[in-house]
Amino acid sequence: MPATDPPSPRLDDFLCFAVYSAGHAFNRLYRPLLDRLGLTYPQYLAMVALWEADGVTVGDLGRRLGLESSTLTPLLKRLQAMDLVARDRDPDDERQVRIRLTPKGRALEKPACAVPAELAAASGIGPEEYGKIRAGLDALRAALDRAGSTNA
Amino acid sequence: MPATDPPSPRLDDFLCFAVYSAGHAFNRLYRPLLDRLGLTYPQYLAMVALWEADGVTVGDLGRRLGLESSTLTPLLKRLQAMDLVARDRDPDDERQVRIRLTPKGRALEKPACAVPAELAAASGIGPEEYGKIRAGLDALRAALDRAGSTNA
DNA sequence: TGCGATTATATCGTGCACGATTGAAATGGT
DNA sequence: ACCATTTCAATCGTGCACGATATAATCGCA
Repeated sequence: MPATDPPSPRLDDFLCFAVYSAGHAFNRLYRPLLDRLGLTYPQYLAMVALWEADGVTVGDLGRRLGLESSTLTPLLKRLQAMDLVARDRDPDDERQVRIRLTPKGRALEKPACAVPAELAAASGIGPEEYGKIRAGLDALRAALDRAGSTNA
Repeated sequence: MPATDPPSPRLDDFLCFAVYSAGHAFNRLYRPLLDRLGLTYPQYLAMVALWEADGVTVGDLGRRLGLESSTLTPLLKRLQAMDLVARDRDPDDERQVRIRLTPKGRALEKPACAVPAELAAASGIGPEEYGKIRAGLDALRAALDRAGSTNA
């Protein structure tokens, strides 16, 4: 094989495939735990972000979660339909929609708190290993985002 | 706050959120590179799996990629419509459908080979760091899968 | 040989995820 | 004061991703 031809990539060598698979595994594991709260996985992540910072705009929440408004708006409408959040135009700038937790949405925080610990216990990953993987992924994600904006 | 109440989880502490975000970042970065091949990201991963092992069954490919047949069948039909694969029932066991690469599908491997290296170069992640993150994710995914089958 | 159990794939319905596009609001320059 | 540009969220169309279910094929036992 000519030296200029790279060897065919193996799926197992792909960092992106490892991320892809781990993402699906998390989803599958979270699902039954979140079913009890009546939330899907992306809805749960959105709620966690809102428990941290109530009253943010759709744009702020999008940046926080790394999601486009085309994904967020339908998701937030479903949360609104479940009476977990309220969506209102900001009177100061009507282009912006602010997302506020309802009493029901706030009340969900307490039972939701147990979910990550429950999952961590089930997975058997120690906190040290957990922190190392997360730090590596955060660095990876930052590098990928930089690469994306350089090429843009 | 009572000692029995865990503190509210912060999104940044979530390993699952780091995986979720990194997955989206990979998708965004791959997309323009894969557009040139006419493939989506999941289609690309399926093709990589098939370049490694042609003629596998849908079930084998599903296990390989960690995907259900409800996801794979429509994806493979799209690849078939693009004349990249052929789908045929196995004559020895007609429950099984075998996926074979077409000449056009095989020919796509060479230009596709450059994609991961191109992306690695753009991301600035070194091979040592890359390998460490991937090994950690593989261990994580295995742990999550074990947790899933224990609870099932 | 027949039938119940199991296996493999496919379909259906629903929830994301994003690029392209649209509509409305705000901003800044002339 | 007006208008072009920019900003923000929403809509549209398409491609996944999965649980539930259906259909067809195979297997093993009586």
